[in-house]
Order: sequence, then C-alpha cells, then structure tokens
Amino acid sequence: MELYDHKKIEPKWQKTWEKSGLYHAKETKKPKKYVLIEFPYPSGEGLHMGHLRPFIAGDVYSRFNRLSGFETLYPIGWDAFGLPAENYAIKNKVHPSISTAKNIANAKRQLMSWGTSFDWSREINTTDPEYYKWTQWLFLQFYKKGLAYEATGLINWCPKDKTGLANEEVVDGCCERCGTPVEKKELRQWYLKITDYAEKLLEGLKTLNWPEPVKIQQENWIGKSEGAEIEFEIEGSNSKIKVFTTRPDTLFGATYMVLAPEHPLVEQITTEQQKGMVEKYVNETKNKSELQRSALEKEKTGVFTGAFAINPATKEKIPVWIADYVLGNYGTGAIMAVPAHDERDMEFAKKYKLPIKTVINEQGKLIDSAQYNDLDWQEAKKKITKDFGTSKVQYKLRDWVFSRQRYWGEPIPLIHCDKCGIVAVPDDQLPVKLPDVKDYEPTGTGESPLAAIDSWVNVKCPNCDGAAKRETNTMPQWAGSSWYWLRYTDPTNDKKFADKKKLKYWTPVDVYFGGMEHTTLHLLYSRFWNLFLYDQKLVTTKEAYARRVPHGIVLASDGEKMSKSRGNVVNPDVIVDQYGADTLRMYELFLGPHDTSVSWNDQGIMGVKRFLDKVWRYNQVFEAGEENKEIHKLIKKISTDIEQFKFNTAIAAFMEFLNENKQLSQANWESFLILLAPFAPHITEELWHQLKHKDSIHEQAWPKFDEKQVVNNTSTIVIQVLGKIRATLEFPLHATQEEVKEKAMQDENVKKYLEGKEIIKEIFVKDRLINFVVK
RNA sequence: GCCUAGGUGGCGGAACUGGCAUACGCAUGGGACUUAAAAUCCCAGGCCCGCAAGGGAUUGAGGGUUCAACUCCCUCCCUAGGCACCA
Repeated sequence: MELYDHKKIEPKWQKTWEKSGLYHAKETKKPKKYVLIEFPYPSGEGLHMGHLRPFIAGDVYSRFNRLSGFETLYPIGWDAFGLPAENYAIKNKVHPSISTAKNIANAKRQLMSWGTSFDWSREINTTDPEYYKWTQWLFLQFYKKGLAYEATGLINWCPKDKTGLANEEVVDGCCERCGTPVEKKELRQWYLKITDYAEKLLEGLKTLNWPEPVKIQQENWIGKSEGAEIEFEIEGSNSKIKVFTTRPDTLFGATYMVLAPEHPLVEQITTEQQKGMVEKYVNETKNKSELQRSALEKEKTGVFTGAFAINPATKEKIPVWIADYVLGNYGTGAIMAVPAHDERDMEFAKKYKLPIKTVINEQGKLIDSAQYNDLDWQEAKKKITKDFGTSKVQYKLRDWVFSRQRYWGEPIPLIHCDKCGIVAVPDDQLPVKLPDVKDYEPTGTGESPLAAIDSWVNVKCPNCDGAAKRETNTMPQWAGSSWYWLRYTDPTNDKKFADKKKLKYWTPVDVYFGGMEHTTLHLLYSRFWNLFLYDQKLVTTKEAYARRVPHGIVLASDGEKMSKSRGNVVNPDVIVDQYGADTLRMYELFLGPHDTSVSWNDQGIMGVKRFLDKVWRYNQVFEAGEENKEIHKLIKKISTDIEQFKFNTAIAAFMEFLNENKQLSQANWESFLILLAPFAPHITEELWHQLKHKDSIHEQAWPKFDEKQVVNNTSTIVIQVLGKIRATLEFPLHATQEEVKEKAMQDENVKKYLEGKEIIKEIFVKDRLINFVVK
C-alpha cells in the first residue's frame, strides 16, 4: 500500500488550483461572504508561526463558506511601507523597493506552500504607486474637509545620531543603536482629527458583532467622560486656569491646583523665588515618557509655583503646583485637586503636606459645602456645574499624528506656497511618487530624507505657478492599512479607489481575523476612515467590519514570545517540508482555542500526522459498510464548531469519529472527506480523486444533517447522595423522577449511602442527574 | 500605574445556561505483529490509600453563595496583550 507522500501530492494540487483559478471571487447572484485577515508586513525573516494562526483560521472559514454556497472573497496583499525596510536600506544601501520585492516573493511562496485559498488575482501592495495614489487621494479628502491639520508635536530625538526615533527604537529611555539618552524634540506634524469622530466611533460599536472585551477596550480607549469646565482666577494676574473635572460636586474640597509641566501658564505665573526649581522640574519631565509619568505612581513628584488661585466656591486662596502626574494633552492640562476624594491627589497632598477637606459623606451627600449641603452628589454635580462652570464632554482619545520624518512611506500630497499657503496636489497629478534616493541617512535636522532632494522638493504652485515646495513628511504605515479592504473589492481600478457597485456587493467585511494587539490602533483608525468615507458618500456601509475574531499569539515551547534573540523561533517551512502542509495546518489549529495564546511544541505534531495517515489508509482499504447515524452528529459538530471558530474541538471530533467508526457507507465516507476538506485541503482532494471523482472536492456541497438522527435514545443519569456521585445508570430518554429513583434505590452502592438516613430533599434534572439530600 | 484577557494531570488542552472534571492528542507502561527495528493495532494508569471492589483529594491561593462551583461573588498572587512613531 502506498503511503501518503505530501512532498508529491501537495504541490501537485497547489498548482492545479492556481491554474484553474478555483479561489477567484466574482460578483455573482449568490450571497457573498467577505473574509479578511490582516495583511502581512513582508519582513526579511519571512512569515512565522504567528501568521499561520489567523491565515489558516481564515482559510478554513473561507473554504467552509464556499462549500456552503457563498461567493467567498478571501484576499491577500502586502502592508509593505515601514521602518525595518528603511533601516535595512540605511545599513546595506539596498533600495527598500528591492528588499521589499524580495521579501514579498518569499512570503508568497510560503503562503502557497500552506495551501491557502487566497484570491491572488486581487493581490495588492501598499508601496505600489497605483495603490498609494489612492491612499494620497483619500488623505486629501480628509484635508479638504478640514480633518487634517498642522501643529507641533514632540518626537523622540537621538542627539548623537541626529534622528527621530520610533517608540520601539527607544530602549529604557536610550537610543537602541547608540545607547545615547533620548530627548524630546518639537517638530511640525500633520494630524488627523479622529476626535471629531469620537462619538460616532462609540455609537458604531453598539451595532457590531464583536467580542465584548474588544469593544470595551476600544470604548475605554476613546474614554468618554462627562463633567464640567471650571475657571479659577489667579491671584495678582489676569490669566485664569481652566480645569476639566468629572466631579464638579467636590469643588468645595479643592485645596490646591496642579498644572502639567508643559502647561502654557507655568512660565507666566511662577514666582521669582520658585523659578529655579520649577525650570529644573520641567526639564526633568520633558524627557520622561507618558508611561513613566503615570507608572511612577508610588513616587509622585511636583513643585510649588509660588502662585495662588482662588477657589471660586470657597473664595479661599489655594496653592498652584506643577506635577507630572497631570498630563498636558488630556483635558485642559490642569486639575483642581480634591485630595479627600481622589486617590492620586490624596497621595500628593500627604507627601507635600497640603490640606485635605472632605466634602462628601458616606451616604454620598455633600457636607461643608455651603448651600449645597445635604444634596445628593449627583444632584450637586448638576447645580455646581451650572453655578460655577459649563458642562463638558471629554475624551481620552487624541488626534492622530499622521506624519513621519522618514523616507519609506507615502509622500503627503501637499505643496507649500508662500503666496497661496498650503495647496493640495491636484487629482490628475497623483500619485506623488517617492523619488529614488541614494542616501537614506537622516538629514540631521529631524526632517525626512526627502527634504534633501532639491529637485523633488522644489515645484511650481498648482495655484499660482510660483515657486513652491513639496511637503516632505510621509504618512505612517497605518495609512495604507486604513482602507485596504476597500481596494480588494476593485484592485485594478484606475478611475476610483473602488467602484461603488463592487463595494456594495462585497462590503462590509463579514469576518475580520486579527490580533488582539491591534484592538485600539489599526482597528480604530480604519473604522474612523470608513466612517468618514461613509459621510462623504464614498463607501456604502457605516462600519467596516461586521464581525471581529481575535486570536492569541503563538508562543515558543518555553512559553516565551518567539524571537530571533531568544533563538526559539520555529520556521513553518521546516514543518511543511517534514510533515506537510495539511499536518501543519491541522496541528496549528489543534494546539488550542483560537482566541488564547498557545505554545508551539513539536512533540504533539505526530498525533495529527497519525490521524491523517489513518484517513489515508482508511481510503486505501475502503469497503462500503452500512449507513451510520453518527455522521449526522459529526456534521453538526463540525459545522457549529467552525461557525464559532472552535477549530481545536472540531479536530478532536474528527479523531474521535474515526476511532469509533470502523465501517462507513460510501456516502458517509465522502461526507467525512468534505467535512475535512477545509482543514486538510490537499489530502482530501487526492482521496476524492482516488474515489473516481473528476471535479474538485472544494466545489462540492457541504453535507447536511438530520436533527432527528443527532439525538441519543438513552441518557446516562448520575445518582448523587449529598452531592457525591455514587452511581451512573442508563435510562431511556426522558425518564421520570419516579423511574430514576426506583432504579437508583436498587443500586448496591447507593443503598449503602442511604441506609439509616432520611431523605429530606431530592433534586432531579431530567436526563442528567438525581441528588438525594439526606440527614 | 491604567485598560483587556488568562491560570485545569508529566505536557497541549476539553467541559452546555451552575449538574459525571480531565474529551481529543502528546508522553509513559503493558501486550499483539516482526528474526529485529520502524510503522501499525489493542489495553492500562493518571495525585493519595487499596491486590481488588472501592474510597478520598483535586481546576493559581484563601474565603463565600448553593443540594451541587472549573463555571457565580469577594480578597490576594502570577502570566500575556495594549498604552498612541513596531505593525
């Protein structure tokens, strides 16, 4: 008997499928399914086990839907702009487009070798000018609606390398490459006004079929809070300090104020005497990250400015401090501190011996608050807001820094003209192509390497024809991924980013597989783009992704993250070579539940390999037996498990079925193979053809089950005495309490525990158990 | 620090809406086949006591609710993801 030779059979079918265009999606009369995975970044190391998880899950789901009669779109592309390619270019003087093309070819080979059913006819690449033309065009729509604006912002700055650094390149506050302590540098930046969409982003969440934790995390990230803005006068100054507070009802308990060190009033109000200390403190915090500032919870620090404000309620003089636990970019950058009712304020007040005044009692009623005494705090919140301030809704969400001082990104398609100001590049001049450069080295000024290319920078103003300069910032990597699923519906259109009819057929994405780590950034950013485009009537659905299926990361066998430096990376190529793609696919799914992180370990892979060998042998010696009702249970189990993305238990069910059913009818066996086809597409296709079929197994109809065949006709009932199991007995389905009790009483072991006891209570759960409570 | 999730045999994991904890797989032990090995097939145990029948304990730790808790509640410990320039 011939053994299953994956090295021969798998590539054979991969070629056949590619040639026949089996997985190409078309706009048809059939109902559609749009299955999406987060498109990969083509790194030099190739795809790893982490990519396998969502890609195979998406593949199984897509194949299942095709078999179930849906026109199914499962597209793929490359999110290819980004930091590693640029850093590689600096080091090795290789143009990023060359290293990227090489990496894409390798990753594509890997994806093919896994037997994935991507529609390669729709492949896209964010670094392709035909693609980023539309990324630029879409950016201009934001710009034209006033949702893109310029402002200064702080970047990480390495004073030795004279270059800006990404957060990832900063290790323990120092430059990753040279170890120099990183400073902050103020630079001109472009922002997208995502905060304008805070409310819509929140509203939309309610309509989505997403896991609750993902929704909650986005909700908390947006961080809506309702409160009041209150102004405090400064003694001996015309300026006022404006604060935002969610608890205006505690105004009478505000015993001091705190400004963020970067607050614009700091310089103005600091007294001569305190000046030295304040400046020192401001400089120290400048180079702390926000994380450090809020993490150093235990050691809160601050300095007194020497100035006093007037509490508008009590008219008392209260000191104004600065402290880095107040952040400049949240609220107004200043707080009224109420130590009695806020933990952080309390800690700070204790440390610096500031007064603490309780204004709300245990029943939630106001005390020591003049005419508001005895009011419930919620009632008081309304009244005090009205009397001393204005009500205000505040979000934690901040506007999105949309520029990078780097080469390998989409140029921002704007032109600076002395006469006309900022002018958008006209549509017919898009794309603004990235020029070829010889040097990727940083300019030393913090500007993008593009700024050094005079021939590219100097242009005529599209408005007045006068001398003008191009914007030299590029977009962040997020840009290309903020709309890519729309392009898949119409990837070669050169008139529009996508045809509306095609958008209408395919969108929204039905299921989006992706990592938990993308919850608050990519997932929120791309929802924002879609909501905006919907308002511009450019797309046909409000929300981009109807359903989100997060997955856990694949850890190494030591439970740590796979990484080159730890030397624990498992290369999928090796597994494909040794065991075959079908084994790799099934083992990866069998490792554990889709949404939790799993540890890869090579040992268990033999179990799956043995199972597939068993399937192979079963087919070789196949002799038709009798119809078996067990297949109905299996069809139901596999169908519901795939729909719930419980792939590991589906595979267990396949194994159990084959262990227990040594004989099957021809029809039952063929059903089994079709059920298995989404998981192990190669071996099932081969066996299907061995059974003398001419067409592909992946074009068959998903088997149906008969609900009547699924139910058992007996039930195993557990007999408990005082909650402890003393026997398990078989009964016909739906046995009554009397029947169960009667038989249970005859059981020797049960008798032993009932002897001499009085039954004071019986709990009976139909077809499950009976519990005798005795005294 | 803040937001989100998780902790079950030697290992990966299963368990409906509170109702037989440990399905399935790995590893382990025994047996069959074989000159032998591999492959394959069959069986077993899982922590403690017992030859066995059986009994007891057990789902990160401690407490609570319940006839009944992996599941619900409280406190604590540990791990993972995110924290806005990695994507």
